[in-house]
Amino acid sequence: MDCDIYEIPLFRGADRKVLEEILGGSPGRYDAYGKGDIIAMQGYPCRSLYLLCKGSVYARMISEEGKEFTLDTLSAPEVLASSFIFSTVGTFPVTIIASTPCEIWIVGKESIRKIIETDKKVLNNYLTVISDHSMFLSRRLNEFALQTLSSRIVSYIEHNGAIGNLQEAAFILGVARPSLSRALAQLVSQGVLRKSDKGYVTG
Amino acid sequence: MDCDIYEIPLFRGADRKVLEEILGGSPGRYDAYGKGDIIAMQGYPCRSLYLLCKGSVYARMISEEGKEFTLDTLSAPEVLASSFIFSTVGTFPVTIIASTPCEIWIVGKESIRKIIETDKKVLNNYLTVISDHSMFLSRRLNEFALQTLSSRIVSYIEHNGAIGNLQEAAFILGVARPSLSRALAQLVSQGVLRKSDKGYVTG
DNA sequence: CTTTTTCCGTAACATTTGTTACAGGCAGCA
DNA sequence: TGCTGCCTGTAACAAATGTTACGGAAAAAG
Repeated sequence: MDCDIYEIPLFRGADRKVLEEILGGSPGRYDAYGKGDIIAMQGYPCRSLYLLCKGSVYARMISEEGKEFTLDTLSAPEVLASSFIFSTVGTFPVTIIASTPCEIWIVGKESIRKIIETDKKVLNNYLTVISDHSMFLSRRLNEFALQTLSSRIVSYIEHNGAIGNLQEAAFILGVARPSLSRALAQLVSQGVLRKSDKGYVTG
Repeated sequence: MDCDIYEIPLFRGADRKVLEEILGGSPGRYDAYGKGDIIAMQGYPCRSLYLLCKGSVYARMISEEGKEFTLDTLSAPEVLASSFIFSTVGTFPVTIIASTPCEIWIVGKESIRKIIETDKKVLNNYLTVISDHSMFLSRRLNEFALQTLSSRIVSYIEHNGAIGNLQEAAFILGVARPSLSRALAQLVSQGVLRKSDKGYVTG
C-alpha cells in the first residue's frame, strides 16, 4: 500500500530518519484515484504537496471561456504542486486528472517546509525541482506565444516521441484536431515528418 | 554606489550578519547598465543571481524564427533569475534588457545557496519568490494558450493599468500593433473599454 | 513657428487556425 | 457477417490575426 518515496527525485539522497520522523508525525493522507478522477481542481486552494506514487496524471488548464488544453502529463514517481504550495496565490493553476489509476500521498506544506529546513539535500532537490518547473513553463510559453503550429509539432515530437494518438496530441498542442491533422499532412508533404508504424516521426 | 538590498523582498527580515558575512566574502560584481543595454542573453548560461538595485528591465523572449515578445517588466528593488540558477538546464530562458539606467548586484549561485541554507527567513522568502514566478508563468501561459486577444487585453489592463503606449502593450501581449489597435476599437464599441486621458481603461 | 519624428487609426489583403460535416478504416462484439 | 463505436483524413467555410501601406495627429526638435 505504501510506496517507496525515496524513488521520487525530490527525496533522492535524503536523510531517512528526518523524513520518517517528520512525515510519520504529519496529518498526511494516502489516497487512491480511478482513471479520470479529478485529483485537484484549478482555482482551488493548494496547501499540500502531492507525492504521486503510482500511476499517471494530466495537468490541464482551462480558461474562463471553457477552452482547455493539457499542460503536461506526469508519471510516478513524481511530485505535484511543488511550486504552488509556497506561492502567495495559493491556488492550483491547473486541474490534475488521473489518466490511469493513481496512488498519491498528500503531505501538508508545513511538513514539507520542515523537511526542507532540516535536510539540505532535500532543500537542494526542491530548488532544482521547482526551478525545472519554471523552465518547463518558460518553454511551453515560448511555444504558445511565439511558435507556429508546425514548430510546436516538431518540438512536441522531439520531447515526447512519435505522435500516435492525434486527439491527445491536439489537446497538448492546444489546437483543434482537424488543424493538427492538416498541419501534419503539410509537414509530411514537405518531408519534415513521415508516418512510421508508431505514428508521425521526424525525418 | 551600494544599494540597500534589505529592500528586496527576498531579503526582508534576513539576518544581516549572515548576509554580510556571506556576501562580503563572495566574488560578486556590482554593475551599471545604460538604457537599452543587454543585461543577460537568452540561451546563455546562468550561474548568478541578479539583484536589481536601481532601474527597470524588460524580460523578453525570442523564438528561433526571430519572433519576439515582452514576458515581463521588472523594477527595483527586485531579484532576477531566481528560478533559473538552480535548474538543471542552467540557461536564461529570456533576454534581460535595461529599460532605464540600471544598477545590479550579481551574486554567484553558491553564495545564494549558502545564505538559503543558513537563514530560514531567506529560505522561505526564496521559496515564495520562485513559486510566485511559476504562478506568473502559469497565468501568462493561460493567456497565450487559451484566451482570445480581447480577453488578454482585459487581463492586461486589470494587472497593469491603462494602456497608454500601444507599441509596448502590443509587445507584451504578443500581437502586431494594428491587431491590437483593431481589437481595442472593437472593445470600445462594445462598451467594454473606454478611452481616458491615460489611455484605454475598463468601463 | 516650422520641421521632424514618433505614434496612432485604418484599410485591404494574406495567412493561420477554428468549426462543422462527412466518409472511410479498423477493432470489438453479437 | 453485420453492427457499433472510435479514430482519422479531408473538404468547405468562418473567424482571428498578421502584413503592408498610408495619412494624420501629437510630440519633440530645431
